[in-house]
Amino acid sequence: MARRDMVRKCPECGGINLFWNKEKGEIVCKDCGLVIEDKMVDFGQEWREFDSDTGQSKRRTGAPMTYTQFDQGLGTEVGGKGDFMKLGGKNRSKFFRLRKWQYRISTAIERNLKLALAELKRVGSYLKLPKSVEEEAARIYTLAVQRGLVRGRSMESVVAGALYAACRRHDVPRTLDELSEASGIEKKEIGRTYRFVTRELGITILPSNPADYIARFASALKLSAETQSKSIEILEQAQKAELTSGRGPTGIAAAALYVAALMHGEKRTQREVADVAGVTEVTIRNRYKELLDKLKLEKEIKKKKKKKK
DNA sequence: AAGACGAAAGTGGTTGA
DNA sequence: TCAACAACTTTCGTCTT
Repeated sequence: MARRDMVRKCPECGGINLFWNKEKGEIVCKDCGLVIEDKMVDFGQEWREFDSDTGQSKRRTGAPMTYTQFDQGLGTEVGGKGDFMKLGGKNRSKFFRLRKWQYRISTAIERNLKLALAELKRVGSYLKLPKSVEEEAARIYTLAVQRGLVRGRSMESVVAGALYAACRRHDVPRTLDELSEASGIEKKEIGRTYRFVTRELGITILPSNPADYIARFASALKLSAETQSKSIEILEQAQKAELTSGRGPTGIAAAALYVAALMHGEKRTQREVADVAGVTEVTIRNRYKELLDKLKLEKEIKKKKKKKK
């Protein structure tokens, strides 16, 4: 699979002015603002196939992943070679029993990790996440397993939590709703395990920036590039006016987008915006009102309205 | 008839005693 | 551990286009 196989023209406007944002796994058309999702997602590739004869697929992610080394740092060796010779008969059988246990545990962990990583990849593909995020999530999950944080939680929910955390760290935030839809785990549960895992692992995550959502939402709403940049502008002003702290970033992003759309005569209903952003109309209204109040944007909107552009 | 607006009550999470 | 609290949701009635 090579990059050259990818779309070169924007399917929306036919423009060739495509910009590949590697980090976010997005391709953005500079002409119409459409976000073309990364087409590089591959479905159902087993992790274990790396050492097989399929040389091409091996190169897909570069060198074999370190996270496929399932028991790294895990499983204390029970006795070295020959140690057991020094033991008496009773202890010797105990030794063998322990070793058997260790074996069982490590293969269980290995099996679990294989399953988990497959699940991780499935959800990651579904959400069209870039490789770097999947890797990060795999790292987080592996750490979580090593710390025994999965105990008492379903594997799937921890995977979802790890993915959510990885997305945030890479500034490609997905909403809990999206994770929930992709993984089939309840929103609450994902949030809980996400908080638990990040706290236990000491992973610091900055509050996500509303601007990171704009491209995706705008694309879903088929809004122009101008509207997008306008909404980013609005967001910047909003941050200066301290309207953003403590509020849900998706709500703010949605409101900024809604306002920007109005200003460019690309009106979308509050409901439409609310749906793609995963918030309610009420939240948009509240943010929207705050934006109008504090940023004095009324004039511009009224102007557009009268012009009926 | 649909969308926008706002009030009121409820939910789940955070914080501080 | 509990209560106060802020943000957000749900629901519903009213106004506007």
